[in-house]
Amino acid sequence: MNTSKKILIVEDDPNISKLVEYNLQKSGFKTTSVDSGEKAIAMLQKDKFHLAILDIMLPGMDGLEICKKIKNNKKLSDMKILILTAKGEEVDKVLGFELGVDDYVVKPFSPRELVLRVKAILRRNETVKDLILCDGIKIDVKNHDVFVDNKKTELTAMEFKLLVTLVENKGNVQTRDYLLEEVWSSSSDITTRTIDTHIKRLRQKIGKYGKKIETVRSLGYRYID
Amino acid sequence: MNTSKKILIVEDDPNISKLVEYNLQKSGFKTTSVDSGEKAIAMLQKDKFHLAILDIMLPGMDGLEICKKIKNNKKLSDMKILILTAKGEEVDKVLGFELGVDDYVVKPFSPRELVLRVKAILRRNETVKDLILCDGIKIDVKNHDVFVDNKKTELTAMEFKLLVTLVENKGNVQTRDYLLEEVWSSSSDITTRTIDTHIKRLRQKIGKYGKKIETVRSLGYRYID
DNA sequence: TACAAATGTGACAAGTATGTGAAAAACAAG
DNA sequence: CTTGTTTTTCACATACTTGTCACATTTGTA
Repeated sequence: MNTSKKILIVEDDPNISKLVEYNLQKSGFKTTSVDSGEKAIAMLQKDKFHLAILDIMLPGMDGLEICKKIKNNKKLSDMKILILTAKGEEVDKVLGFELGVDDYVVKPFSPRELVLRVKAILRRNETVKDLILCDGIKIDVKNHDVFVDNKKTELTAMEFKLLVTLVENKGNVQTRDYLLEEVWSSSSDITTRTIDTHIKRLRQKIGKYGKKIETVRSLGYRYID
Repeated sequence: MNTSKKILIVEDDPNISKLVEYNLQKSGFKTTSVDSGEKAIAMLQKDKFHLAILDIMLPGMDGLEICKKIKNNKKLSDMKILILTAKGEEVDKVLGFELGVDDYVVKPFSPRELVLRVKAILRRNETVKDLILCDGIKIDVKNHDVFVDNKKTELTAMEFKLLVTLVENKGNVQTRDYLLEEVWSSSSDITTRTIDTHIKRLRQKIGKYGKKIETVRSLGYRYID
């Protein structure tokens, strides 16, 4: 169907990981599986994956810890995460979602369901470019680098996502609601004023191009085409 | 903020349907709810909805059957569908996805998540720019941009709504009462003279086309065809 | 023509959205 | 725990919108 995506499975029960691998491969995904958090981190540094399927219950570093590490790592934070959780671990679920997890599946699960969820997650943003050029701004999406008039500019994670969202939709107004969902994880509840603050700082940091981020009163913001 | 979308809720548990209705209405959606598939079908023939939220487990015609009927009906097939499903009904989920369902939410769900998913679904289709062209006036509805003879003209939120309403009904008189409902949310108690003030400001801003907004004495206003 | 009702218009006050700096909170690293 | 960074919140400033009013002008009618 499409360029096959790479999926990392972190699961200590070999029966489950084999089942999952088999079904994902049947659907055309490339899979790798490891049985501990430590190995997962090591693997993630070696190779790039589009999605990680994390078991919550793991010996040593558990799924949530891995998740945190991933989300806090600039180079990994755009990787998708699907959590596997045993019935009754609802607290974990909640925690998981707040960490920016994309979906979760409760064990025991049907392989078909898992595959569908994986497809759904990966479909969400398929058109991710690696390099975005816009006016004098160059964005290296993969490496989270931003250059303004060829001068490297340090942006924080939020500022980066915000800029990418604005620039990718150049010319179109992004409503606050949309930005909240796209830039901040949908499950967080944030004062919409937070957006304004970030816009302000982003404008500052991109210098003269700050003027190209336009306020559309009562609607949202847009990067002028 | 936006033209409010209509949502049909098909759910036999009144607790859930009330919860859902309450939260969606709070977010500005218009909701109708019915407790059976038969009533849903009847309702869909009477009125147009943008999204249907279907419970899978229903007495009589179940959610999937409704879904099938909708997707097979040309007039309805572009309506979006969100499925509500209880845990463990995985087969249903799968079937649902193959039927062209846009998203599903597993019970028990958080109202907030549901609302966010609904917003996300309804936003997907809005990527198509809808432009209104009328004389030398070009209106980019999505971006709230107005060009008069290709020159960008800044309109406030109210002026924008007013212009769109007038131009969309070009040739037909819009009574003050109608404008109050359409442009101002009907509930507000506003002097009708407020309309006149806004008409005046709008006329000024659209320059020579201001003359095309005609006063129909003792009735209302119209944009001349 | 005179009159009353409806509408046009400019000014203003109240309301609302956004900009901005700084403090507080959350977070990561040491 | 402490430190430094990022993120969020808050409070205040500012700029823009909106509704209302008073008065001017127009319109229809007698």
